[in-house]
Amino acid sequence: MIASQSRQDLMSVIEDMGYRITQPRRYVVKLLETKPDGFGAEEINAALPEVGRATVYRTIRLLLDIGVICKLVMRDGSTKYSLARVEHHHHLVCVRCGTVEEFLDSTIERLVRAIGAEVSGEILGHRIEFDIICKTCLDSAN
Amino acid sequence: MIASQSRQDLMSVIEDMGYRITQPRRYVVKLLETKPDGFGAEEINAALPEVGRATVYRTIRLLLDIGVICKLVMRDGSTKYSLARVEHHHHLVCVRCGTVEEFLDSTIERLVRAIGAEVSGEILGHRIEFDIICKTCLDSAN
DNA sequence: CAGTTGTTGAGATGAAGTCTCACTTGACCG
DNA sequence: CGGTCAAGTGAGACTTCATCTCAACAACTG
Repeated sequence: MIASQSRQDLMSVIEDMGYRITQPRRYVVKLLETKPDGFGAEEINAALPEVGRATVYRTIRLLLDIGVICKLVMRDGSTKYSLARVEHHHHLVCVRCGTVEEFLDSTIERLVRAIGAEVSGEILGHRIEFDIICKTCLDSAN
Repeated sequence: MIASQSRQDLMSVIEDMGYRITQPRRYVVKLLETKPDGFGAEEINAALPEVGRATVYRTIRLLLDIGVICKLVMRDGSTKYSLARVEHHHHLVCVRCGTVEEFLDSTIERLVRAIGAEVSGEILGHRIEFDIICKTCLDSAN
């Protein structure tokens, strides 16, 4: 259940997948589109008192299933989501401000594939995350 | 707060770091030493009714601080810990049986360092995890 | 052996997320 | 259009995992 594209209006992706266009979904999606740096579920919740908690979580799961956002479990166990621009990618997580950037490197991917040989067992997937201090935080620290 | 070595009796590491040797800590550590493939906090809890929940979590945090175990947040957000044999390493997580293996690859490390140049911002650390089906599970599937 | 202080356990509390179920609403149909 | 009905929603109970509180306890020190 993966939508082919992402940089299209999210609501129409939902529609195209055969789901209903509802008011709560509109609210959630509209808010998410203003969050290029990732967002947490409770944050969305708090910002949208007119939408029920369950619905926020359901909508997030829907978008996950469709593949237009991706789930990110932080080092501390908390969960964030971010709009998925690129299908397969990794993340740069700023430990100071929490911003999440996507990151793509073909060298890594090639290497990761090569490692399959070293590993006993079958590789299904991989996750790579970098903990960084982003440029903005570095600059503002001075 | 990182202990220099790990393949030494865990209790003595605790002692060396200046913490008290208590009965509950002994129980927890003794059990952990029988779990080379990772363990969850609640699992330890359930196995040790004679030790309070808070103490189990505290002891785990203590061992984390000391650096003799490492914390692993799974893709689904659940948390596991595993005895740290090697200081810096990554993980092979079997999606079927949950076993966690350590994994070390100098090529990755070199590459990861090289990537620092591509990234705007300061890299503090990285995590790499492979989701696999381990050999045991593969074999037993037939 | 007694004092000090680090540790502990029971249980309350908190954070994040899921579930239930009666009610509402969007989409399609005639 | 307005009716129908499955998809979707919301309030709030519930679960899970983890931390906090605080009085009681026990490990090391002198």
